[in-house]
Amino acid sequence: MLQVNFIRQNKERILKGLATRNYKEDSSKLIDSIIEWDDARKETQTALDELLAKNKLFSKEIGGLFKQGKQEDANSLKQQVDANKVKIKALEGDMRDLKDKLDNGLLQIPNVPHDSVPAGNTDEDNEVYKEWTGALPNLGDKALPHWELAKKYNLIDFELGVKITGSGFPLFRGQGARLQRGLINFFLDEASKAGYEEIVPPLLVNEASARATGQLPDKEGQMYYVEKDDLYLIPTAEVPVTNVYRNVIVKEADFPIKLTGYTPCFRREAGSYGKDTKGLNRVHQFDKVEIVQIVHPEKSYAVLETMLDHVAGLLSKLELPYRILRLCGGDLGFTSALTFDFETYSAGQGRWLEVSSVSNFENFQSNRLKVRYKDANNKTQLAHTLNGSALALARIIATLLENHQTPDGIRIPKALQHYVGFDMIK
RNA sequence: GGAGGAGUGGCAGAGCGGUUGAAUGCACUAGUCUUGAAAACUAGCAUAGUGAAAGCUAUCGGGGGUUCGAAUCCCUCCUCCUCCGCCA
Repeated sequence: MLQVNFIRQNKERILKGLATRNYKEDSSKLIDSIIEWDDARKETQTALDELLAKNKLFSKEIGGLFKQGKQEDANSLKQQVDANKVKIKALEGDMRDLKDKLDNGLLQIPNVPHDSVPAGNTDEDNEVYKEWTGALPNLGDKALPHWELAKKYNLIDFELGVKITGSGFPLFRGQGARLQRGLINFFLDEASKAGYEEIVPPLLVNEASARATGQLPDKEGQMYYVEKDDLYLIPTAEVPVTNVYRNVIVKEADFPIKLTGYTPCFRREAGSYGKDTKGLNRVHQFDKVEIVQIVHPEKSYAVLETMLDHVAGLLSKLELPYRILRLCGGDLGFTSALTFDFETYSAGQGRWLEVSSVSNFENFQSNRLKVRYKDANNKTQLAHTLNGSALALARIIATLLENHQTPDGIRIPKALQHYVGFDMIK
């Protein structure tokens, strides 16, 4: 969330950002309310502090009076303290109300989009940041979508997934399972080579973690929830991996902090239907390798570029045609300031599929996470956080199967061959 | 799941109702000394709110309570350790 002081000083900028995000209702009032609540909070705080200070002093005096045996003086002071306590109780109640209001208000304001973010409503308005310049694979009429290829070569059994769990939980087998495992290792090795520390995090997280990275309350319905233990199944490794640094003050010299992690991801995808959910296009459980960086605020946009390069390198090694989109305001995630999506061309479906999303959250996420560092003046400052998928498995497998299909089977790109242990799916 | 013990600053560890936001040691930072380093000595060294600042306030695992006053007493939850049970 945004800091109140930032909101105070940048009202116009925020309103402009909300317009870019295609927010219909006027948020001007909300911003004014937030500032009013914060003013009231400060005032109440000051009043409260004064009373507390008074009582503290009185209590010390009472202690002294008792020692001197001046019971009566002590007792009259006690009455004053008691009177103050009533006022304190009331002020404390006011404080709680104001903080609740303030927090709820702040949670409704999304991050301010970066200047380069185009205005727009839906994914149709996203800007093509880097077009694919090579030829798209032309496989003719014989090109099969991945769900048919998966069946033909016995790689994925969607029906068995339904039997065991339900729709959206594919079961990989044989060479399909090997491909899955090989890709995970390939992505992790590439991330390690790029200097990311590998993490194997918990797959269930508590409320505090889900809140800190912004999944709560914005995306509550998206997560599977284990009521009995009050835990959430992670929708992305971003949640546990970024939370490693929740409430941590890092040394400036430790920047950049680079973490990577492979995890399954669980998403309820409530309300999804139609062709988007066919095959591996949209599933409830998929595997993903995530890269996360925590960096100095001045460096975050340069770091974003290096993360784009990293993802682009992976796709090149997998010999997949891709393009990069700059998300428009309407498609931009709540917590993000700037997001680039990678799409690979899906030759069997004749469409582009999103396989990665790389974002700079600036200090929006770190404000909730409380990831900070000390600057040159020894002042505590919020760090910037970024993350990206490198990469999401299910859709990569989909495009890999579709693009590399040949009459003799499915060709495994060279970079991947020693990871999966074969060069052809037959 | 049952029984017992414990949670204090970056770490170790005192304090167990009253100038204690917290002794002491280690670590860390700066200075003195030194050709340089080490050692020694001196000083600094939690987070947050508020304020121009001095300061004031909150925080000794979380929450609640007793009291004029709580790190210290009570309740509750969480976590860790030991033993028993169960179990990859």
